[in-house]
Amino acid sequence: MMNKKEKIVHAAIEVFREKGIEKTKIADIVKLANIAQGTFYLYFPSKLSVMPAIAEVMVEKTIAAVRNEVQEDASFTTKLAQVVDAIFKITCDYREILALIYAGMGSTEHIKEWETVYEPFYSWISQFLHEAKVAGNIRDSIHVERTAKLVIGLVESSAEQVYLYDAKQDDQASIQKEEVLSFLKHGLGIRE
Amino acid sequence: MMNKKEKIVHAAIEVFREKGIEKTKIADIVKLANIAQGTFYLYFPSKLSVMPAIAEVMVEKTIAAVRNEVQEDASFTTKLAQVVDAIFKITCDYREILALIYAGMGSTEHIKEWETVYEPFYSWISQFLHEAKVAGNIRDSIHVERTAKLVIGLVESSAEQVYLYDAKQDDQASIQKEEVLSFLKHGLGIRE
Amino acid sequence: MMNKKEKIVHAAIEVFREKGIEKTKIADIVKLANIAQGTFYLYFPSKLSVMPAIAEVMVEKTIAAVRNEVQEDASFTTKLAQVVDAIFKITCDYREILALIYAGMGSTEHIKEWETVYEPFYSWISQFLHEAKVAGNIRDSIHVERTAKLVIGLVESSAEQVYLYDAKQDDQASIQKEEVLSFLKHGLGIRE
Amino acid sequence: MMNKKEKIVHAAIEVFREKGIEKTKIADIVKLANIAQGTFYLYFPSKLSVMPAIAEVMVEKTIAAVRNEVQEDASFTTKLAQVVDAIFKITCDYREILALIYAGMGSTEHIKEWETVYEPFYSWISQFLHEAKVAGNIRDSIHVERTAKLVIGLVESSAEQVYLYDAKQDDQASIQKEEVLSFLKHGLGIRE
DNA sequence: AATGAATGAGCTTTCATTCAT
DNA sequence: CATGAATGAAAGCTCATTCAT
Repeated sequence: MMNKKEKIVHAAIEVFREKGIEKTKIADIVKLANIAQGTFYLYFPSKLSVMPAIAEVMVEKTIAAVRNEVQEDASFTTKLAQVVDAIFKITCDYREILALIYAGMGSTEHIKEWETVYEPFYSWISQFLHEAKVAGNIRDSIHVERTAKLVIGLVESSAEQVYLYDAKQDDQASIQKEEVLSFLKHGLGIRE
Repeated sequence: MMNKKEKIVHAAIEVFREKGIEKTKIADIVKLANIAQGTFYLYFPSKLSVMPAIAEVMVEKTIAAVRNEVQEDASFTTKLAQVVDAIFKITCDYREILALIYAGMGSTEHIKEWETVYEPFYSWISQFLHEAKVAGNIRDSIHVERTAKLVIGLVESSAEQVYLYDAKQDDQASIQKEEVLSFLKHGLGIRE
Repeated sequence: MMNKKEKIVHAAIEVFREKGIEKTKIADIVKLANIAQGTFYLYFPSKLSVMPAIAEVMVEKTIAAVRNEVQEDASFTTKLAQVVDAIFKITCDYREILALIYAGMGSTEHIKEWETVYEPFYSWISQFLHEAKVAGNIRDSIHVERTAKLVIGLVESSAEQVYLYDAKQDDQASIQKEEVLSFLKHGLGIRE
Repeated sequence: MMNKKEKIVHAAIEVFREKGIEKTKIADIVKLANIAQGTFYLYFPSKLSVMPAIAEVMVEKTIAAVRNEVQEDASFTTKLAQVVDAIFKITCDYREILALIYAGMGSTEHIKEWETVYEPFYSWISQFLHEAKVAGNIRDSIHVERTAKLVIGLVESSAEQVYLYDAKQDDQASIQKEEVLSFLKHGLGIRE
């Protein structure tokens, strides 16, 4: 059994996905969460204030997806491809919500919070690069923390371009993945 | 003297910057534009439909900035650095509006239009890479159109991270620029 | 034809009388005024902000009632009785609304305004006393302005006691009127 | 240590003074009283039903103030002045609450209760007048019960005008007291 | 083409009241 | 007796949109 706050967050994710943020009413969220209208306001002061909580869940989902996709015993190149796959998959599934989160939220009172929320994902990729660097799989000049952000930015923006803008998604996705992967390999200076 | 349509677009930019998209009312825009409430609807059917016009202005500004920064007779490496500089500069100056444009994308049905609007910038970078490829300055395996989007995505997301999220902007910016430039050079396989 | 603002004020008076302020909804007022809900907010920011406008109307009604009741050529004693009659009558007809106005309004941001609004009635009674003083009908030690307020306070509070609190109104009213009139005569030091 | 009911009444007085009746929520009262939301309903059925209890407290204070001020062995004229002083003092100290009580009357169905609550004060003044009448200090035509109400209404309305409405309170108060006292003496037909 | 007062559907928000603990 | 999280009906208020001028 979920507590009310979790119920609200998960319901909000669902409704935002289906109707978009603009068209989502508080009434839609509470209906799906199966709670009373007033209960929403016990936990959140407004529709948009649910966003940081959603972002937290999304980051958890993303890390879980990456962890789930990456095989521990694979080569770095393969792992890299798996990371890209995972990010593309998450972006495809949750494109609308991610778009909002990446975009920095029109109403930017929460921006500082986002970085905090994102931190675990940055850390994971940093660690991933760090191990590769130690193992000599990528060039020595890499600064792992900064590059982690670059890699995430690169792959996510690429995935967004495919899933948000391009009409002909299906075949485009794999071509785009190849391109970003190739770019990544060169960018990271893979020597395997 | 501006015509009414331009007045609306510029007023919308101002108000969106100050209040965010969600909290901006048509009334705010027309008030700042100094026109009547009804006049708005002679030019735009809705609040969000102003966004493409705003994006157009921003893309023009971006291309102008890049063109202005890049020296025709410089080496490719230098030019690349200049492109990065230009994009960072534009992002710094118009961070809120750019965030708005990205945010506006998520919540509208105008997504298709964005690509059209962005096309000139993609083209410029494509052409820039094409020339470099022909001149043998970057690796042959580069697909210029797709890579153009990757490059823009990479640099823009990097700039956003600095200017939208990071607190300690000033020194961070140049360090981040170095890192992204280095990553770019490797990614593009520069041989100069 | 009334303008919208006047329509609102008169509708508000009616609804307040029938349902009381607490139970009156903006919806009730606009319904009776035959205007749209939103139109209300073009003229007043809240339900209670209509009050000063209502008070103005009430003061006008009161002065009109007094003017209408008092016969120019009557003796001062008779006129005084007519003034008392008029105030009792108005209080009886509009007891609920007057109660609010006299009480000083629970939400006391408007108190200063009330005095301004009441001024014309104070003036009328002052002038009435002034003429009586000049004519030698009342004692010389009377300070007309201050006594005007006393007279109004005395008669109104007396009328309120009858119509707001006492159950057995009908016969009480005339007895109370006699008593207040007698008290007034002595208080003013009538010599006729 | 107060019992819960007393806690509620005193908290209600405080909150009503600060926010006004209209804007006061049960939640505000229970918060200040430091009791649970539900506990309120064990003692009072509604927000306004606390008013009689508040009025009771005020009447007690008023009678106490009058008793404390009036010297048993003074002349009637002096005593009358002392009564006026006491009422002015109480009105000055508790002007908001008194305003609230009067305002609360208009908007409730508790009006009947008010009279009951006020009864002790009316009685005290009646008795005061009765003794004066027997002693031959005031005119014989006085009906003590009815006149008691007139006197209270006159003095209270006069005090309210000074303390609720008039800006320049300090000096006004004593002038107004003189005027009301003079009016009272004549009205009561003092012969001393 | 331009206006801006008027509209009213529909949203957000409140808050008195309940009831399982 | 006491609690306070949960309720949901009901009200407030907004604001995109219209249309007579």
